[in-house]
Amino acid sequence: MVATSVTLDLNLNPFCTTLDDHVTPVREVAYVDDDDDHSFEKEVDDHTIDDLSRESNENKKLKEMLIDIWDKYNSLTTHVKKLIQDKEELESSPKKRKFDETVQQSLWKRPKEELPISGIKRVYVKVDPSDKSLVVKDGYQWRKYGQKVTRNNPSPRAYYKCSHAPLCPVKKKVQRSMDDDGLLVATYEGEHNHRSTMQEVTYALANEREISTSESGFHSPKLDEVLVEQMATYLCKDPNFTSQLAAAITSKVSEMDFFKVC
DNA sequence: CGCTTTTGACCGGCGC
DNA sequence: GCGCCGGTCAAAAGCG
Repeated sequence: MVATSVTLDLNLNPFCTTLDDHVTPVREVAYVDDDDDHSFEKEVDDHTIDDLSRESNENKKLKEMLIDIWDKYNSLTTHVKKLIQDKEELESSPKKRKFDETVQQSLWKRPKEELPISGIKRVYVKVDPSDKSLVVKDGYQWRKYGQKVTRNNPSPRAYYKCSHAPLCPVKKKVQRSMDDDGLLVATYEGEHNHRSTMQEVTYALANEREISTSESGFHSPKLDEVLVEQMATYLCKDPNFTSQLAAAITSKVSEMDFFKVC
């Protein structure tokens, strides 16, 4: 049976925008060994070359699969958003539309001219229906300041302020969807005037890495460890990530068992 | 001890 | 003026 190797690139660069960047294998690390200057001149036998080219092919296939999955994910997301939007438009009678406009205008008790509608964003998040917490993970830190049961929805609505308040004016409301228990609706008002927690970590470490690299000519493997630890800590707090990781591992194990049988 | 969450009270807008 | 409703406040409780 052929040993498979999987490269888990966690997208550590928040500024990378293309999928190609996203799935590019982690860059190589150069080590200097003063005691043995000839360590790079070791003979490489044919088996090693075969192994390397096989793994390279597998990596290429995995990369193609990732690109395919990413495309499908994007098109599905767009489709779901469109369906939800269509449904909302259909359901809102003229009376309800008027009510919604009133709510939008009275949001945060500010005059309309100070509250551009474009500053209000609505985000739908799929969660476990049995999970009754009104928490939407978006990379920012929030402080809950209220909870209310509203007239049109038996599920309570939670009110959050950005933990950087009053420096950051962003607020959000989170409420379970009336139609779907497994759907949380988060309404954001305003724009953050600071980075998210995730961006802070990656930006700080990227700076640290840059300084270290420019000083020594090489970057320290220790920095990679720190970075990976930070990322792991962050991602492990995300139940979606952990469940999807578990599913991916299960799938991979089943796949390997299948090859064993073959 | 400091920060966050909970929860009842309070406020202001709106319709009748 | 009154009641309803969404949004906010603030004291108490919880937690690390």
